[in-house]
Formats: sequence, structure tokens, C-alpha cells
Amino acid sequence: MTRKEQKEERRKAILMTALTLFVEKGYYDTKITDIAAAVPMSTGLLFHYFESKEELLYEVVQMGVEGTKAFTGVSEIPVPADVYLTGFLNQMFSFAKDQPWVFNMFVLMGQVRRKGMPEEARRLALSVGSIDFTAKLIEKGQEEGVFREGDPRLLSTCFWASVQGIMEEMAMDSRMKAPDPRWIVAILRK
Amino acid sequence: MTRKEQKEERRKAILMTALTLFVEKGYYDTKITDIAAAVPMSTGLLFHYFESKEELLYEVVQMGVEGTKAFTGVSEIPVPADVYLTGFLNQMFSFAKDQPWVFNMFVLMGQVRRKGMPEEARRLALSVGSIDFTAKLIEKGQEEGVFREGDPRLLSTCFWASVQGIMEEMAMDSRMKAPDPRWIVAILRK
DNA sequence: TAAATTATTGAATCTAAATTCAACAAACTG
DNA sequence: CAGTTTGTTGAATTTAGATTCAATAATTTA
Repeated sequence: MTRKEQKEERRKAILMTALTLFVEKGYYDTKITDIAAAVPMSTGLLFHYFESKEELLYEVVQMGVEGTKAFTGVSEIPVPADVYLTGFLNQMFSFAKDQPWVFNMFVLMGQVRRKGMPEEARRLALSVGSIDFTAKLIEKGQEEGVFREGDPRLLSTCFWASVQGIMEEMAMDSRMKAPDPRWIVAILRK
Repeated sequence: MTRKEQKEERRKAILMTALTLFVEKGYYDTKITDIAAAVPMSTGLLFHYFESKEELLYEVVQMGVEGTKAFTGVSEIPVPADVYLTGFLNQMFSFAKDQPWVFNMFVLMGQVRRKGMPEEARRLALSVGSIDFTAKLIEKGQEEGVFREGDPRLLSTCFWASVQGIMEEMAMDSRMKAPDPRWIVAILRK
């Protein structure tokens, strides 16, 4: 099975490289040749592993979806909603340095949701219910009295849009320090 | 001079159409033929008015820069910083319905600042000092005691990233209601 | 070890989309 | 009005970049 494993490793290497470049330069500005050169491997070979650039994006997103399940799958939150979200952001921001790929994955997932991204990948990214998940969490927080009144879904959307915007900014400018997570959670806090 | 005016009108029509499409579908996914068809005019004619797609983007951004001067040019803010920013967001969000083009312009200006956008247009968009302007405003707010402590520039960056993220979300999904501006200003508020 | 399978390359092909162009129409100028 | 300038079209050209392919090397299987 060494051969199959080898192939898996290679695929993963390509996926990771693609992830990095997609976030660094944007999907459309990242050429297949850029990815191949960065792996490194010949352009031709890349198509031995992935059908097309779109499929490549799709699989990167697929990988992100897997990873996200762990997050949106949690059903019992044992701490107050504000504490949970602050902790989440804290971790996410520290990932920016320790595990850039986790961080980049989040950034990419957000970007792929936008209009103008390849349709299949977009649908897949959109299928992750992080907005809904957080909306529920926000409702919980409202009941707990820590979050302000207002449509939980709209609050959730704002929260994520802000997080997305800030993460993109961080991905764009590596000099940027991570903000204090409480600043962002303040959007929700009463 | 009717001829010259005519030409100006036409140019403006193209610029506006391009602005709308760039925001709606993204720069790279907007084809020159899309713009021409939407104006409407033949593809060829479009090049009678603009050198290239990049130049077209550049001029849209140019227009945005002009418009933004009015905003960042203000030197005397007569009201507390938090009130000023809340009012600003309030206006911006209501523009989304009344004057979509103003709103779209803001969204586009933010997008063009990102890596992977055509270099010249990007530089131009980056030349607008809205982050610095707001940073000063935030310092003022800190002195007034209404804003939290923290690096004003980082706070400013977060503020704008959030606004950008939310405006993009609004541009993407017309059903989305505008959030309460105070939610966003809460990022800054003590 | 010989056949079969898989990895690899880089140049050749294909394709979508930007850009140019030749031709014609309308408007303006003197 | 005759000529010149500007507007307009859509098809032809060009080009950047994705995708294919024929050829070769490495690895596995039997």
C-alpha cells in the first residue's frame, strides 16, 4: 500500500499548496502553473491528481467541510455563549501563527461562499451551517442575558462577516497583530 | 459641446454598469461582454471609451477615490467620535437601498485593496487613507472616554474589516436587513 | 527479469475572453 | 452639400492560461 499512501501524500501536498495560494493571491489570480511550481511538480502531473482547477478547489473546500463539522457538530455547549465564542476566536486567531493552514482554510471557506466563485465549490461551502449554528448559540446567549436583543440570524451574519473580514485582513498582511477577541464578541454582547 | 457631454454620459453609464457588475459577480467573473451587454452597447465600442478592462476598473476606483475624499477630508468632527461613526454607518447602510451605487462603491473600494486585484487599481484604492482617518477618530474617542483602550490603528482595521465584511454580505444577499450600526461600533466602544 | 502499471515531464493543443479592426452610419463643420 | 470627425457594430485576431498528450522513467507484480 506504499504506493497508495504515496499518492495520498502527494494529493495532500497539492491541496495544501493550493489552499495557501488561493488565500494568498485569490482563486482567479492563482494559476495552475503557480500551484505546480510551488508544490513543486510539473503542470502536467497536477492533472494526474486532479481533474481540473475547479475540482481542486472543490476538494480543498471538501477538506474544510470535514474540519468544520467538528465545530458545528457540537450540540452541548457547557459554558456561557459569550465565553464560548471568545474562546473560539482566541483559538482561531492564534492559529494564524501556529497552524496557518487551519486559519487559511477558514478564510477560504468564507471566500468561496461568495458570488462569482465556481458554483459547485460554492454550494459545498454554503452547505456548512456555521451561521445557523452560531445563531442558535446567540439565542442561548440572549436567554442567558449576555447578548443583546435582535434577530439572532442577522447578529450571526454580522458576527461572521466581521470575523471573515478581519481574518482576510490578517491573511493579507502578516504584520497585522490579532485583535482582542472580545472586541468582536462585543458586537453581540449586551 | 453636446458631443463631449454625450461622451461623458456614456462613459459614466459604462462606469456605473461596471461598478454594479464588479460587485455583483466579482471583477474576474465579470466579462467585458457582460458589461457591454448590460450598458447596452457592442463589445467593440466599449474599447472606444476605455483602453482595457483594467483601465475601466481603475477609473471606477478613481471615481470612488474622489467620493471618498469628502469623507476622509473632514478635519473638524463636531460630535463625539462614537456618534459620528454610528451616524456614518447608518447613512452607509441606508444607501444600500436608496443609492446602491454609493454603497457598491464602498464595497468595491474595499475589494480592490486585496491582493490579487490588478496592481494599479489596487494601489489607487490603497492610497485612500480611511484606516488612518478612522484611527485618529478612534484616538479622539479614547480621549473622550467613549472608546476602549488598544492600538487605534488595529481597532480601525478591525472596524473597517467588519464593515467591509458586512457590506459585502449585504451586497451579496439583497434580502439581508441592515444591521444596527451600534452593533458594529460596539467593537470600539468601552 | 519481463510485462504491466503508475509517475513524471514539458511541449502541443484548446478555449474563453480580451482586444483589434475594417466597414459603415451619424453628426458635425465650413 | 462635401468632407471630416466621431460613434457603432460584429467578426477576426490575439493571448493567457487550462488541459491533453506522447514519450520516458520508475516501480510493482508475477
